[in-house]
Amino acid sequence: MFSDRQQQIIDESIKLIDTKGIQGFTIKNLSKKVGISEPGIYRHFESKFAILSAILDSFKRDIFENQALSLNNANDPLEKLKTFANKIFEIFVHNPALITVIFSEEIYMNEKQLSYRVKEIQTFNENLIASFLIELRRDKKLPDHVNIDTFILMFFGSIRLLAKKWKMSDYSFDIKARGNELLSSLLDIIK
Amino acid sequence: MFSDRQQQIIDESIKLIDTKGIQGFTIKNLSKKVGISEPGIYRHFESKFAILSAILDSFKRDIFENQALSLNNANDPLEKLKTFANKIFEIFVHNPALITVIFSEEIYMNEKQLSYRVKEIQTFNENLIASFLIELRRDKKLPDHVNIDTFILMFFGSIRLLAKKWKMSDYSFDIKARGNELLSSLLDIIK
Amino acid sequence: MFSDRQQQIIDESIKLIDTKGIQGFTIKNLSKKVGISEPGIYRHFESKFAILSAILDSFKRDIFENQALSLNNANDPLEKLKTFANKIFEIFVHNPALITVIFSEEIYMNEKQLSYRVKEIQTFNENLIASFLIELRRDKKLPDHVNIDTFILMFFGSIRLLAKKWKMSDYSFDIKARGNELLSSLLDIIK
Amino acid sequence: MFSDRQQQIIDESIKLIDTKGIQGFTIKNLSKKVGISEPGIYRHFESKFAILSAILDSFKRDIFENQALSLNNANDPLEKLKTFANKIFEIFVHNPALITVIFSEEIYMNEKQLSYRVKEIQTFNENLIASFLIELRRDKKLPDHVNIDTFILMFFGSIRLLAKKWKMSDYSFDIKARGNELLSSLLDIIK
DNA sequence: AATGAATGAGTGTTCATTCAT
DNA sequence: TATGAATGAACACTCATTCAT
Repeated sequence: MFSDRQQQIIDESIKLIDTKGIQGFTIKNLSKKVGISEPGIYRHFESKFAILSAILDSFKRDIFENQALSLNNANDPLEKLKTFANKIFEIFVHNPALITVIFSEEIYMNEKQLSYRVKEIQTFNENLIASFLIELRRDKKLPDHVNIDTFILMFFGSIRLLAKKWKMSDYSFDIKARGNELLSSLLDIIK
Repeated sequence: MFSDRQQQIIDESIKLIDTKGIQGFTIKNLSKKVGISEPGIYRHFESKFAILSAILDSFKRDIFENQALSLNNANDPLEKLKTFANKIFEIFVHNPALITVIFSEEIYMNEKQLSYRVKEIQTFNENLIASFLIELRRDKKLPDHVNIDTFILMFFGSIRLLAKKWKMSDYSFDIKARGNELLSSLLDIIK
Repeated sequence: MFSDRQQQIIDESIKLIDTKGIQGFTIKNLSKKVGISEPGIYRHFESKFAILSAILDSFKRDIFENQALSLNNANDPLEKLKTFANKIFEIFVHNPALITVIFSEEIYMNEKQLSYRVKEIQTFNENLIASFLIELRRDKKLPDHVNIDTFILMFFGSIRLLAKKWKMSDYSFDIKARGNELLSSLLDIIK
Repeated sequence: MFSDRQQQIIDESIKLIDTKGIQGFTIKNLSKKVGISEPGIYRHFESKFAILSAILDSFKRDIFENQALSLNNANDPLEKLKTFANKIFEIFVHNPALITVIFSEEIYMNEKQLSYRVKEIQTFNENLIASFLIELRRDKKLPDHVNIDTFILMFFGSIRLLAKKWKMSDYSFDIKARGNELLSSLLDIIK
């Protein structure tokens, strides 16, 4: 899919955005990190936009592949929910820089095509969680007072905030452990 | 505190950041909105940094003043929690552009002094909510299984996400109504 | 119409195009000639395109003003023809660099708006000459075998070529004298 | 003389200059048209300059060969003049892109060696026409009032302008027919 | 004969900021 | 209080060309 150099550019771009923000994501900075000249970048991506685009594509692919797996291997909706959250925490542990890049909608705000794609990924994830809850409701296992949309808000909202706090604390706590505490509190709500 | 011109500059800056992102927050754009020349801006603020700084100060003052009020007028911790959340929704309805500016930590990421201040505001708010919950626990009104930190994560996480979704939907729903639904679900957790 | 600086930029641009061609007409070269920094140019023109545009406007105005005069002061069409040609030679003597800029349609070929304007000026001039000849024909003073369009081709074609040769010879001959010889040969055709 | 690839590169270069101007004549654009990579171009020409040079050589050869023919097959100078003009119109019909490339002295202006060659071709052609007229004069067949240099100016000037107009009109008229009208008007002058 | 990868120099343009008025 | 003019540094990107394969 991507050549080694392209993957390197993607990786360095993510790190750059993570540490210096979009404003620090310049071709000059990027080329320095990659270790080639500025025009050299353009051999591998035709524009800055294309790099941003590739970052999203690559994240999207990760998410989709992951979910395909988790859906196959579990039957209990609650189990699937857990797997989903854990996968996300794992992605973050593995590539913490992604947190900034994925949760900062505003990075992409100047490019409609990109912000549309971010929204698409979000919607996909939300629909996935919704499908688990709908399954539960159908099986009469979801308390009546739980509103699905509200739960989704709490689910993704708290995961996002946890991830941001983890990053802002310089990764000073174990996000998987804290994530599991959070997850069990979230599950309490729907049990 | 701020002259009329200064307040105008702050307001237009917030709107600019909201609509065009940090990348669109340039002195040229700002001066166009304010209706004065570029050097004119520098009569009122000594740098772009100072404007960002003033935005945070002004928000901080709002928050502090608001909370001082809400703390005085209610005794029941749950009541205080509700008042707090409602105040926030009201601020957003009144000045939606603030959502971007306050929740996008990365706007300030390049300036340690500023990102420190954002953190300060967040910590203040979190401590406030924590104090309500501690009060409840002291009075044996908080279920044992509720972890205060986790609740705070869910509280602020879901409020943030709700606000972002409101903005991304072009303010197409009634955030106060949706906010109250969310609030009652949150209160369910601690009752 | 144009500030002193703007006029200076226009003049230096014409000279630059004349001596180095479009490829040498860069903001860097221009700023060097004008004696300010590159961004300084942009205080006075919002883009390179705008400079090219101003050159054409300024030439167009010259032409139109000139013709207004010549039309008023002469009655005989042949006289008007002479006046027209002489005005053109005078413009060239006064600002030889204009020759390249006006006769090199290809300078503007990348910008439809500009090439349209060049065409407009050409058509205006051709129509003017045509009107003189039509007047002659109406008065039965134009030989039957003279085709107006063909004459216009010979008129402007030879003037253009004379101007180019003058420039290519480094202005080594008296263009007004050679121009008058040419003019009388051209007049022979229609007498 | 030129390999197939070289001729292909020359042809595509001419087309490129014709449609996009010198500014569009880049190795990247050229390699795209030719269908090989950018470094591939350098297998066949050692530089961009060499390509421009080859274009002129190739045109020069055409002209010289053509004239050798026309000189041999006719004896009457007027006939030779007609043949010459017709050959030119034929070349244009056959390869209209040449018009831009041959008549835009400024393409070569940055390279003395090239602009010298353009001048050489022009001088050759002018001398040829001059020789026809001198022959006529010798035979007392040229009216006294006709100045040879002036006629040459009108001859090449109007042909050039006709060709440019043809191109600018998107080849919307029959240049051979219009050319013959022009030619007969030109011949009228010297008869 | 061809190319993928690379680059130094340069392109037009924007940035936050300064200075003289 | 305001601005027109200016700039050094940076921006994304393109240029003709080279080199290893």
